[in-house]
Amino acid sequence: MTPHPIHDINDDVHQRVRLGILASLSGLAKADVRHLKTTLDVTDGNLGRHLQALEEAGLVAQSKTTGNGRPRTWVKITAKGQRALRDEIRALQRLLGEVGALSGQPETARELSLDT
Amino acid sequence: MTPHPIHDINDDVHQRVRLGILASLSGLAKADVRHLKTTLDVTDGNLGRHLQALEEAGLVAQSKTTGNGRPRTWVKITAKGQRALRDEIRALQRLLGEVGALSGQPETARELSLDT
DNA sequence: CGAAACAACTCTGCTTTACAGAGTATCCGA
DNA sequence: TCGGATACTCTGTAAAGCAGAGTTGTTTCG
Repeated sequence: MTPHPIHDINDDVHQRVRLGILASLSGLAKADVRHLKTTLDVTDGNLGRHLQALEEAGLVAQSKTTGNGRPRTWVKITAKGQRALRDEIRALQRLLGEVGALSGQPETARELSLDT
Repeated sequence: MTPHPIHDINDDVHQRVRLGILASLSGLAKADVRHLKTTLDVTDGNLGRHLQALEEAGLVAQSKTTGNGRPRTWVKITAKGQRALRDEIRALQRLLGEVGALSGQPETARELSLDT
């Protein structure tokens, strides 16, 4: 029996804020932490914690610039992060593929038990 | 500014096992608890806890049959549950819509900061 | 050079959650 | 009536989210 798609879901990725971060980063070379904070509307410490977790998982990388202008922290998604995000999307697509509700109502209302 | 799609994500729904339950139920009239347990491969108590949470949120409803055959608990998704699942899918689609990685690589590698 | 402003990290405490495992009640068939 | 199965409940543990305060370092302005 094929394992259910929910087991392909990566807990490091599958979380509101984390998904938001990765999705935001996925099309960019890099983004300013301030930018993430305002677009995702999360608190300072909270964002920092998530970025730390993502970095520990190797999904994003941070770099700092200082000099002219303000001190700034840049975040970029890593190749591993891109892969993880893509896998997450695939898993969700497979998981939600069984949802007929996308287009309409349940075509034939079946019932399912173990010993049918 | 438009609020980011991550805020449309419902924490009652957006969770590995919960998502699996709702997706499994969405096309069915009702399903046996045993069936959910084996397909999702979760422990007894864990599944019970999730079903309880979903029921408290009004997203699923349970009913019991007894009589001939084994005692059996049936779970069905409610209209509210269908709606919540559909909203979740929509939110994910919007969230992941910005991911160019679906088809290919980032077209133009931009960088984004607050004051550009 | 010193003070204020700002960015970003860290730390702390609170609350919620997941999860496994043990125990328990109910109901069936033999 | 006993054994087995189903499913619920309870408990303890570990992890996670989150907000807010405090800290450090940097830039800009007087």
